[in-house]
Amino acid sequence: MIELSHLRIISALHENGTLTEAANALCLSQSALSHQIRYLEKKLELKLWQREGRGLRLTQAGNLLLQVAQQVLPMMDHAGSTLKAYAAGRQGILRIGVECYPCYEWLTGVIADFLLAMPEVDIDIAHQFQFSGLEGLLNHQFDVLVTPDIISNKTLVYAPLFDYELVLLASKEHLFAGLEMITPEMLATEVLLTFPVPAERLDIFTQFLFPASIAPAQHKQIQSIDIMMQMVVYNRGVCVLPDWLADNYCSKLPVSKVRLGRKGVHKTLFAGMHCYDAEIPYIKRFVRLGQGLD
Amino acid sequence: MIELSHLRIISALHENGTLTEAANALCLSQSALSHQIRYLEKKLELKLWQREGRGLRLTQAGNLLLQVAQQVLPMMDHAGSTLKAYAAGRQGILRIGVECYPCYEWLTGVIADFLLAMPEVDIDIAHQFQFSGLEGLLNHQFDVLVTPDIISNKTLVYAPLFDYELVLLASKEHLFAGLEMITPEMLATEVLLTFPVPAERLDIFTQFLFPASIAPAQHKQIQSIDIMMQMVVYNRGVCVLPDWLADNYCSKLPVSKVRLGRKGVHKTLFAGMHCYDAEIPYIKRFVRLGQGLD
DNA sequence: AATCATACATGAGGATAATTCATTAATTTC
DNA sequence: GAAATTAATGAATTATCCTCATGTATGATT
Repeated sequence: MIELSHLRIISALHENGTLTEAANALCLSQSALSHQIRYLEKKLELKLWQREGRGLRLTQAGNLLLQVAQQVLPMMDHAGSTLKAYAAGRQGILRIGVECYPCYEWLTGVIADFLLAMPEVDIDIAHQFQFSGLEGLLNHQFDVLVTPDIISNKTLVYAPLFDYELVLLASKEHLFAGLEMITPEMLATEVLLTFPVPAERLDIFTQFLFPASIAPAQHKQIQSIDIMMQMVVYNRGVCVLPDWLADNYCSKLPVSKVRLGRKGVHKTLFAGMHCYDAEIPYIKRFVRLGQGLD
Repeated sequence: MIELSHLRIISALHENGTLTEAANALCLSQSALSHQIRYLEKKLELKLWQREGRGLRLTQAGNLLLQVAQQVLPMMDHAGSTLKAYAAGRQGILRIGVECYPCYEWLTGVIADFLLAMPEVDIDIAHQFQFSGLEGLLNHQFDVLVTPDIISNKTLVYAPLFDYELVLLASKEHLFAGLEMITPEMLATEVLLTFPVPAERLDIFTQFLFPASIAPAQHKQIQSIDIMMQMVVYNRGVCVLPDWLADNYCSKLPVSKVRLGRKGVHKTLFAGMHCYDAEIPYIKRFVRLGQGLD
């Protein structure tokens, strides 16, 4: 019944004083406005304006409509410009899910770059999921899943972010310290510290120990990486971390890193996303930043 | 750009789940909605929703628009129903201007009836004007002017409300008490109490004393009618009031009323209004109530 | 797998509504 | 009283929206 065009006319008429000027402001003919207000008054069975000499004056009802116009039109304008910003990919919320500690640790570095590069896009990180990270992605709990595991799905695409190597960290006191590499067998007598995640989701098991059918002497699950590192320092066990994270600790604490097997265990971190999201500017940008480009 | 129809579609889609049902709810074909959406997405260069199997899911941008819809649509609905009430003459504000004390006193009685008769119309009374009451009416500071003076103007109409007689009030001790009438000459030795208004606007002068070229011995202006009455009671002067108001005091205080001249001074109270307002239901009703009808 | 049902997308054509143009009417200004 | 300004009106045009018929994709059923 009442349309935005009517509100625009009322508002323009109020600001410009005369129908003719209001018509100019709206890039329409005076006739068009005259027809429109006539139509509206007829529909509402209500005088909105009173002819006053050769001008128009709002009635009570017209004033009420003017007030509505002054509330609604700015809201619509604001929405319009916000959506324009969306279209340009400048504004939005990039919701990222991370599944593993290394992913999270790595993310914190990339996010800073991203926030700098895209000042109008906010970031939200989810690291605890109702179900799995994959399901979170499929349910649109977040837009991008950072994960080392590709589970193929025709609606999803994965972009490789970067490669890293998993290495063992042991105390400098430990007899592993200084070795070129260790074999799975050498872990059979060790205490292995990991995050509290099932062994099937830990690469040290799936990529290294399980293939050799070997289990560590003991498997202790630790929540915090800092406590885990303290335990490594005091020789209460060994742990496995991405090389770049291990390097970080090696320079600060008396711990050494050792390659897992002759060739080492190599991983790749991927950004998983819905295929229709892959072309959204800020998501593309995030992936490129994650790949070390830009 | 973004029209109410788009907001209605987004809102209906959110409430009904599928395009087809939303189309039913809006009494449109599914095709119409599909076209509208397509048009909007093309204009905004932005996906508002994503096909998900055989359903639709709102994107971030779509969600933003949904929020706007949920704010704006209720406002429009409310405005629409308020205007409908206006059209039925049920709702509004009747702004009344009064120029003289008797008018104001009389109004208070009528207003109670009006508020009872028209529960959805509010009343606002203005009794102090920037300029004259007439100008206030012409400037639309109020809708109806209650006045005893008709000043003709082609844009205004006047409806007679009721007739009254101006009478003199004097203390029961006063020698006027009990007289049939007084002549202008008899006031030449009296103290006349009036409201603080120029003599030209007081009927006792214009209708009674000026024609006889007589002035009272003294003219004292008093703000409050209660104090004025006290002064009359203690014989410090006489005053002139409408008969119905005088009767009111005669029954409570030791004062008497006396006719002014042989035939008395008769007045009529009028409701002045813009001619195009005269047909507004609640204004008509006010006039009829003022005339003692209904 | 093949079939059926459901839901959205699309193109063409027709109905509807909005806009303009040309003109008239009313009012103010000089 | 003439000129200028402003709104109203009617007819013709234009743009827009809607429906119908049909196509395409997906999911359920057998």
